[in-house]
Amino acid sequence: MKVSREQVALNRERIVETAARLFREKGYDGIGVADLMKGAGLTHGGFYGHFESKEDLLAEAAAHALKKSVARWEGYLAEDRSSAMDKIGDGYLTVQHRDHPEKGCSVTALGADIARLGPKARHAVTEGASGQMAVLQQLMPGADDAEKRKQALATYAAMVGAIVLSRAVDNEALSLEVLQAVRDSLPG
Amino acid sequence: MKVSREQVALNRERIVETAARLFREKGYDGIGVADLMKGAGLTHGGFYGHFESKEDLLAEAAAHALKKSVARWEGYLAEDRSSAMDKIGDGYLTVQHRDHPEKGCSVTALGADIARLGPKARHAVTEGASGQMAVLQQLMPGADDAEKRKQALATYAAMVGAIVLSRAVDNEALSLEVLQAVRDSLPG
DNA sequence: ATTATCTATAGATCTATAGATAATGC
DNA sequence: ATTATCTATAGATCTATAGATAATGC
Repeated sequence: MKVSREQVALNRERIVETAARLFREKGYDGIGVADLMKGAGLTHGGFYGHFESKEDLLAEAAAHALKKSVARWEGYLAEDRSSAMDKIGDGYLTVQHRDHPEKGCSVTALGADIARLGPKARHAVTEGASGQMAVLQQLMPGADDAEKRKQALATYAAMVGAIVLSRAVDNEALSLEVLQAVRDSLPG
Repeated sequence: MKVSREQVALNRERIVETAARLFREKGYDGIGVADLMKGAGLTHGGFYGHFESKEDLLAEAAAHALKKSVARWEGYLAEDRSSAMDKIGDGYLTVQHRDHPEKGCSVTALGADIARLGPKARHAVTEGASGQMAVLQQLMPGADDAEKRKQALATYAAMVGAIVLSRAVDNEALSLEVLQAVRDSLPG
């Protein structure tokens, strides 16, 4: 049942992508290694050939998902600076993002879990958040770089908090109001 | 081994308070019923005489913790309006809060878990967040109530996001910077 | 007699490992 | 011959329940 070197790499990639989806959907403790492997079309015994541990996989999955997200924001910025902030808001502060954590920001879906895990997972978040904030910084109205950076950090925190809150409350009107309030507080 | 009616009520309260602490520290799936009961000085078989399920206890624990927090903020407001915003910032946007989730805001520690749970737990968050935001609203500089409310929601989101982010990142300087940026963005 | 808590356990998970299998790649 | 994946399982959890125990409160 051995597969080619190339297929091994594809399998690994599929495990990481499946994990990125399922961890965000169900939380770190909400999905087991066996089900992650089943989701990738493999049996769970094979897992430990690819990764040292479940936590190791979370770190890779979070890094993978955050890199994609940072690249998307950087694309908006490179493409058209004047509309980038709007596009970021369209992608982040919406019902679509709120209702699909499995495709959304890893900080909002896994932040509290990652805060309890080891350095590898926390480093992935640090890199991802830094990347997002670096893009935001270039879109802030502040007079100098220090001011822009401060605005970018506060803005990113508000965006993260808005999604966490909008998902946790049991009141659709309040949930939408939170998303809209932060949306309207963005510069531009 | 039966205990008095009064002792039963005390035991129940101790279970709720222990749960509020341990759930915030370890996450909903990070602590089991047996250890929660052990933390309260009881055996785990007795749990189901007090609560329908583990999820039921989380809902009570979150409601309990959030009510205490709302009451504290309301106390600041009643005591001295002009210093209330500072006191809220001192209690929320600090290293002390970041490093002690077990005593901190339930939205930041359990928001993502609660988003996946039933209506009872989510209702507790809705009540708690609404209470916090009602206090904030009275401290916002907006011209009218609608504007103040919008500012209060955006401010609360930023505070929640700042704590989630500051806990998840693996970089002390960045973590402090996030807390400070949101702190400095508060009105007053 | 009632009932809060206890011990014990059912049944279903969980992570991780050991050893078998079978296809790749020298 | 090497090695990626497989089956099978160890050992430790988990939530929830059943029935025993013993103190309260009629």
